[in-house]
Amino acid sequence: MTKVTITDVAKHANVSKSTVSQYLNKRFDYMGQKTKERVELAIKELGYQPNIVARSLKQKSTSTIGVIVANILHTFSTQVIRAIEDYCHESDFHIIVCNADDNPEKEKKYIEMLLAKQVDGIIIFPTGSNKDLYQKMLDDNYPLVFVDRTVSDIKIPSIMLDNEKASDLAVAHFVEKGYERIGIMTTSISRSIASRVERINGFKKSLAEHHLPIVDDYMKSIEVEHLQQALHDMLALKEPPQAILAGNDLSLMEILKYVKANALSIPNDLAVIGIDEVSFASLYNPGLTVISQPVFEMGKQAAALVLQQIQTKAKSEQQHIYRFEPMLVKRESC
Amino acid sequence: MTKVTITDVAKHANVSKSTVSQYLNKRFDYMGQKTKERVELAIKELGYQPNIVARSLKQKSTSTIGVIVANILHTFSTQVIRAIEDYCHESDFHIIVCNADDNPEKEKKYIEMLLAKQVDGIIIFPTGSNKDLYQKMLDDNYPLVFVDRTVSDIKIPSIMLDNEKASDLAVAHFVEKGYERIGIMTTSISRSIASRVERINGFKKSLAEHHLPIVDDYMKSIEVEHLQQALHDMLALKEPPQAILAGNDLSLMEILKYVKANALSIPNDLAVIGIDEVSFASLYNPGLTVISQPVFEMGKQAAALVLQQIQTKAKSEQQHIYRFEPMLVKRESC
DNA sequence: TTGAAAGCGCTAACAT
DNA sequence: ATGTTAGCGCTTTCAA
Repeated sequence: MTKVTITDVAKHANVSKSTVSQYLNKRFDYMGQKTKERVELAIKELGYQPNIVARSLKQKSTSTIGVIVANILHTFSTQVIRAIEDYCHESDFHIIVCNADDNPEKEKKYIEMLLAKQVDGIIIFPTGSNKDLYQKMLDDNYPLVFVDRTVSDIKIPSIMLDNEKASDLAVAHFVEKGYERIGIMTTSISRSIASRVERINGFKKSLAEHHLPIVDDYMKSIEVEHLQQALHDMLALKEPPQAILAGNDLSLMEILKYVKANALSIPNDLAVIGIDEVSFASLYNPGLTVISQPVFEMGKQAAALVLQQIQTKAKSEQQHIYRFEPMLVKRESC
Repeated sequence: MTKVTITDVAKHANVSKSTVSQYLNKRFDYMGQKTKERVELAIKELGYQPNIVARSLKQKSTSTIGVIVANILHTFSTQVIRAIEDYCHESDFHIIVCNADDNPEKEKKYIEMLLAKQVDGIIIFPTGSNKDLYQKMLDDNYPLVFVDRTVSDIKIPSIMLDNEKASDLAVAHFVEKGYERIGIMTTSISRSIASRVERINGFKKSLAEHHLPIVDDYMKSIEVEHLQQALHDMLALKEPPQAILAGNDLSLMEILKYVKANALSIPNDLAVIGIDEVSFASLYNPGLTVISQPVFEMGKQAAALVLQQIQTKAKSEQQHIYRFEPMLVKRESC
């Protein structure tokens, strides 16, 4: 790859570097028609491609933003990434994707790497454990947006689902269908920090509003590996729950696994609602009732917020949590 | 964000820029203990972070590779990306992910953008329609690897599934289970170019080897939108197929959709095998027999190949297609 | 053992 | 309308 530089083009076209630079940046105001053509030709002939790294160094901006997700394997993450990508693409921004694996160390390392790479802004699904760093970036007025989770005491714009509403939609639907003993099951690690708490709180609140008792034995937040056992215990109670809300896609899948292994029938033996739309929800037998998130909207909004911060160099101080409406998608599982 | 530069550190520590640079690059061979400590302290005190853009410009390498996928929403893509990420992370490489949407124009634009950004190498799920560009990069000895597809006449290392074998595994299993009228259904656009052809060829070959007739009416390669209709037509034949191989995850889902809408029973009314492991294969009722790809291995190998090219500046001229073994995962759908 | 100076490829005053 | 020049932040000879 013989790199041809702006100097080569300048020589070839018999003009100065600055003229070529003007051309590249479309500042044609004072450029002679002939010069313009000569430069154009030279670029063609030499197959010249500007070196963005050099430009970035000079301009102190890379037209790149970093995205640190909890885990790219989650459908939610990939859909958000896709939305961010699409939005950025329109403004000729690129994204660098990083997996923090819900690991604060990794998250820290990635943030530092991205800053060193001079990305113009960052979107994070935060672990919540690097408050100092978050705060420092905020103080530095660095373009930053959180997704899916928010971090208490840190006024960084956050894209969130209205998690309480999500739980409420589910509970209300269970109640409408006549269920009274309702449980909730969620994974402790997977994307949740604030979300998980909100979902559980919303769950309790909604139960209370429907004059239903809050039974601790019906509420489990536990690592995926122990979910089968927990489920077993729950359903072995004297008065087992008749319906379960799966706090995220992972728990939903674990529940389905259990149901299958024990040849239970949905919704007769157990009614189920999941939070997060999953690819197979409508294909499954029975169809899975689900609370879906407007993922693309959320990703788009996140991207819009960073780009806006980048372009205006101004934080939106007032509203710092953007809530999105969950939606109940009714199918046969409840 | 008050950027502190190497010059600031140098001043603060009362040494020259070069000394600081030495420190940063861990060339301690000739550095006095005291100097070292002074520099270390200055870096701490100022919270200095090296500017990688400047370093890249000087060193002509960005420690970044570009990944252009057909569509990040496909599970296959995300898993491969994840594997690439993991592998690169170990060598402190970053990845820039781009969606070509199977669109040659977009692919071209992205390749050029990535080159302009001076990424050290590129991994592509190629559309196959930018042969000139591919060839140019190859001629330039630019580190490049293809995944999932290969492009005829272009000797670029390609990571591929042994697609013929995949079809053969499926057919053999159908036969073993006593099915004789076997069909195949695949989407025309989605990630396929060579793969799809290979899968269909393998299908035919395997049929022949099992002394089964090759019935054109049992083989459809069609856009997703028309898949329902095609399936309807196929099953309305006088002698409809008893078993169908889904050429990829999308077609599998379409088949399941059809099955559900028409209240068919798997495998009694129709036996099914899918290519590509899907998240719900084991949860589904009945469990879905599937031919899985070693996705993580494939992603890892892709990453290893580019990094190797980057590090050695040498193409591996001999073998340019790396075949990976598909695996039959037996469940109840066949 | 450390420093001075040149230069990576580009942009942007400022001259002309 | 176009060229000269300085400099972005870093690395790297080469000198001291």
